[in-house]
Amino acid sequence: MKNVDMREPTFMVLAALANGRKHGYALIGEAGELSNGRVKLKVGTLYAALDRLQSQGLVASAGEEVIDGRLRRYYELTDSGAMLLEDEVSRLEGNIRQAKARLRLRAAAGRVS
Amino acid sequence: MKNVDMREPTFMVLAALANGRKHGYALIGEAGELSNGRVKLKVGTLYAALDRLQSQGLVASAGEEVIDGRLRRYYELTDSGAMLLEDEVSRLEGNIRQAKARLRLRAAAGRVS
DNA sequence: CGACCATAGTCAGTCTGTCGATATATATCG
DNA sequence: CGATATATATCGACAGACTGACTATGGTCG
Repeated sequence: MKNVDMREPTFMVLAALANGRKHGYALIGEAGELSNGRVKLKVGTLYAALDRLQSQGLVASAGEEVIDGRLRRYYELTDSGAMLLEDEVSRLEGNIRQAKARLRLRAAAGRVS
Repeated sequence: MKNVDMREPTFMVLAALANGRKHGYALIGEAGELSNGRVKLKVGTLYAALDRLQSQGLVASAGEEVIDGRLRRYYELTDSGAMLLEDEVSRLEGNIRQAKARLRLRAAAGRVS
C-alpha cells in the first residue's frame, strides 16, 4: 500500500463521482454540496485533478452529450478509483477515531472549553 | 473558516499531542501507533512540523527534562491547536459521511465490490 | 572499542497540488 | 448588444509539506 495523501479538492472529485457519472462543471456544484458550501472547486483545480486521476486510472471518461448546444463531457469513477476512495475513507476514519479519543482525554483532564 | 489543508504527518503530530505533552522523538512512536504502523514520521518532517505549528500558535513548548543524561524537550497542544484539531476532525467526518453515502449508492446501483 | 539506540536538531531540494488568469463557445436575460 | 451563466480547457507560478542526508551527544550492549 502506497502513500495516498489526498487533498480535499481531490477527495471531493472522487466522492462526487462515487454515485454516478457527472460532467466536469457539475462537479463544482457537487463539491459545494458535499461540503456544505465549504469547498468551492476552482476550474483549474478541477480539470487538473481530472487529468491526473484519469492518468492514474481512478477516473475514466464516460461519454459526451450536447445539451442545449453545449458540450458535456462525462466522467465516472473506475472500480479502482472506488476502491481507493474506500481505502482513503477507512484510513481517515481510523485517524479521526484516534484523534477524538485523545481529544476526549484532554477535555477530561483539563476541563475548560 | 479558512482552508486548513493538513497533511497526514501534521495531523498525526497534533493528534499525538492531544492527550498530553510529549517530547519530539516520542511523537515518532506515537504516530506509528495512531496509524497502526502506517505512518512512520521522519525526523525532518517532525521538527519542521513542530516549528511550523509553533509559529502558528497551535503547539507550544512545555519544558525540558534530562532523563538518563539525555535531553528531552516537551511540546504540548495549545487550546487553539486543540480547537483546530477538533475542526479538522469534524470537517473530515462530514466528508467521509458524504463519501460513504455515495459509495453505498454506487454499490447498490451496480456491480460487485 | 565500535555499533547502535535515544534524542535533539538543520537544511537544501523536490514534488505536486492548488490557484489565478486566460481563452473559447453557446444560450439566455435585460 | 453586452453581461452572465453554463461548459470546456490550459498554463505558469506559488506555497507548503515532505523527504533524505547530515551533524551531535550520551548512554548501552557485545
